[in-house]
Amino acid sequence: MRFTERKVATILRQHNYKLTPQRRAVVRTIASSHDHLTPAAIYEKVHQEHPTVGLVTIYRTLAVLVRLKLVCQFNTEDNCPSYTISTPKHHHHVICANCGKVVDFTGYDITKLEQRLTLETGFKIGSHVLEFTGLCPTCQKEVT
Amino acid sequence: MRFTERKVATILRQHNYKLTPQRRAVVRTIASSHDHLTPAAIYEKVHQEHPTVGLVTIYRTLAVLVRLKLVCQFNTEDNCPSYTISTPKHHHHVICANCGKVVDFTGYDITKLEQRLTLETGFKIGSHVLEFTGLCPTCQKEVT
DNA sequence: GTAGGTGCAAATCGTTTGCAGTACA
DNA sequence: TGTACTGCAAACGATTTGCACCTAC
Repeated sequence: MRFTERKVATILRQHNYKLTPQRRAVVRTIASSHDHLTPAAIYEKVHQEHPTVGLVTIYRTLAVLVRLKLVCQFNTEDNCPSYTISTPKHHHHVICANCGKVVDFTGYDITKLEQRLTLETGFKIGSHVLEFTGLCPTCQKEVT
Repeated sequence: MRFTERKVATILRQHNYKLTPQRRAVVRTIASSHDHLTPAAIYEKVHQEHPTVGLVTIYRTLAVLVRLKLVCQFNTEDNCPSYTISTPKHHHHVICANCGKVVDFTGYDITKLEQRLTLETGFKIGSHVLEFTGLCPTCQKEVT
């Protein structure tokens, strides 16, 4: 279950953030997409229905949403940040190096590894990144 | 076991890359450091003994070394690229969010997960990123 | 000798910031 | 009404590129 547009709106209000049309549009775009979107991609989509919205607003809105943990930021291998709506469950990513397609997966628990590392390194671990990169089925065919 | 400066030189030659003093210096800097270095950090170190070397050369040399898989590029959470000399064994990272300290760890095998994902998603998986972020022992004390 | 490598400066990319006007609560 | 939000333009930092010169082989 993902956050819905409505739920995000509620949480924004609870934190005393104003609910502007621009923010609605950004949230709707992210929430309705199953892809991981770059700021530029979000801008493009939002801009289609809201031609006055600037790229700056996208960045600022994303910053707010990340702060409230409503969207999840992650970096692909080529240093390119992307965003998705948060899911309550931890999820990880498989990314296609050719077309950029991203598939989420869940059901893999690295808590035990985290505990081991806490003991071994003394680090207090807060978060992790687990991403696989490869070729999606479609791109594999293209290459051959 | 890591690549030595000498070994890197040999491999460069094998691939018809010229062995210039600048490249030597970059390789020596990375090979002799146990930290993960940003391009800027490498530049600073190289620049100390080779004041004529430009930052551009660092970037171009790093690109060559990454292409030959002699150094390993990875991105920290804040989208900041770093480089280390490659080790034959797969290794992963624990990164301190406060001071940037990086600790490597090995001995964790995600091959089985990779196989599961290959079956489930149809992706042909080539590489992965597994990074933990937290606070190192020193920074934990500072905070309290 | 020559192809490839280098350094400089300028261009480029993604992102952030200052500021004046605007709009949600 | 007032404070937070927006859009513009300009600033910014990291990285790349064009070009003339240089050097390892």
